[in-house]
Amino acid sequence: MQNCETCIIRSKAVNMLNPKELRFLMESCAETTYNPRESIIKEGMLSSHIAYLKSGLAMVSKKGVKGVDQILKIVQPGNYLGLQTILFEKVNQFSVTALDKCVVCFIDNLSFKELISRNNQFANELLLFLCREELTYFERFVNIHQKQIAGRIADIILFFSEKIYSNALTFEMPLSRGDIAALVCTTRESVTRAIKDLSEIKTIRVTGRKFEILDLARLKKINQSG
Amino acid sequence: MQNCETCIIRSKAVNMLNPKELRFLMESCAETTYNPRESIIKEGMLSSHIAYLKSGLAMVSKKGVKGVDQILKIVQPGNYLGLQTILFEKVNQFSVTALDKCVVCFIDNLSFKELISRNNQFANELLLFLCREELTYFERFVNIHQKQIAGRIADIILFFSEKIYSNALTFEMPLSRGDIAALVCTTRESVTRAIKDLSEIKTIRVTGRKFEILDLARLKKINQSG
DNA sequence: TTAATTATTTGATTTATATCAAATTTAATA
DNA sequence: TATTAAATTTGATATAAATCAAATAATTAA
Repeated sequence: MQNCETCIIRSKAVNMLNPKELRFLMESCAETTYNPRESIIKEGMLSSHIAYLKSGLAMVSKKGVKGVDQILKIVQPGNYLGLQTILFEKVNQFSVTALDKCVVCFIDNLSFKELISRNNQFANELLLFLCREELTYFERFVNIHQKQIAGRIADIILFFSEKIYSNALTFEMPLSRGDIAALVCTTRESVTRAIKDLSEIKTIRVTGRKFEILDLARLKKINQSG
Repeated sequence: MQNCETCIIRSKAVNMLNPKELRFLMESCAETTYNPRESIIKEGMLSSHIAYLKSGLAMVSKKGVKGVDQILKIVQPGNYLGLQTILFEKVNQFSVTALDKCVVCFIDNLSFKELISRNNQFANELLLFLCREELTYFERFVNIHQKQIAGRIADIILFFSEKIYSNALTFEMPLSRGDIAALVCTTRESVTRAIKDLSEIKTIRVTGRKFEILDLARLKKINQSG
């Protein structure tokens, strides 16, 4: 059983619960810790719980027709990992893997649905969450095809710098080259080459997984122009 | 004012409303008819209404970095066209265009939100709707990159045959070649060539916008294998 | 520390698809 | 119906990126 009352990274939705509902949530909530690269949710497996990322970084991926995994998104603390389990489908439609040490809360499906029908502010926040996610997918879908690889790599470097590491110009990339490829829909080799190209024009400096942005303006321009 | 009480294509969500709430919906609901190719929602414009497709076929599109429009999805009657307006963002993040003669119901944002907070069955159905949509995007995102153009064209031919025209093997394609290209992320010319290739191996027969599936099994195989 | 995996880089080559340009067909309009 | 415009097809060419293969580099295990 988890102490949701004192949880500092509660979702906006959970913040809408009254003390009684919060206690109900606590009783149906279990916390698990994962090591980097550990599987949190496995595509194809049966599932009956909603997962919520309390700390750490995780990635959501899915197998395509070729059998190759594509990364759909990087998830930060304070977000649900596959709210879709509230649908009746019992089989996970995607995988979630820890990138960091992750702490994940699992709430069983039925209790979660109970909360949705009890508290409409809760439901409303979930709705907003899903709508925002949908817009993000739109954005991503539209741009990934209109940019070539350098632009897409610039995009994810900026994403990690801005969104994940709060505007840090130097950071440790939690993804392997292969992961980056799976995220921007290309191959490992092309990722290497794109990073090399960006390095040669002194826009970034990369040593292994240490990324450094040297020319932010130019990187942004490359991201925009593709 | 619209008569939602007798509407035969009510959403699952609206079916959850009680008579009083339904009357409330009716009072805040307006119906508009659109001709083929008319714009229903225009990206970048201010909006304050939720749109619901009562009849006809529509497409949701969005501009990417290159300024080119990409089609995100084809919407059938009985679905919302951009529920995302319930978010505070007032500017439309995408466009919706009629493909057929379309009848669209507009419900103002505030009234819609009022219903969400009044009736949690209503909210719950919307949640399910959004979750299902998200899974569809996952599917689409993952596959569009792992298939080459013939496979993607096979995919949309099957989509129209199965989903839009209830398994008809002959149908009138509502999209131009350019639209198809925008839907499967390629160019008009490549669409032409892929259609030609599929025709040459006698999998389909195409005359203008009239599509005919000659070898369903093979078309499915091409869709699967990419 | 050394050996053995595993991940990454680099180079050469191929290929699917984009791009460009022109021809043809179809639809719209006077 | 003739004229104009728009959409589609076709062919030639260019190119970004995939693929293949081998060489390094970085981890992990012995």
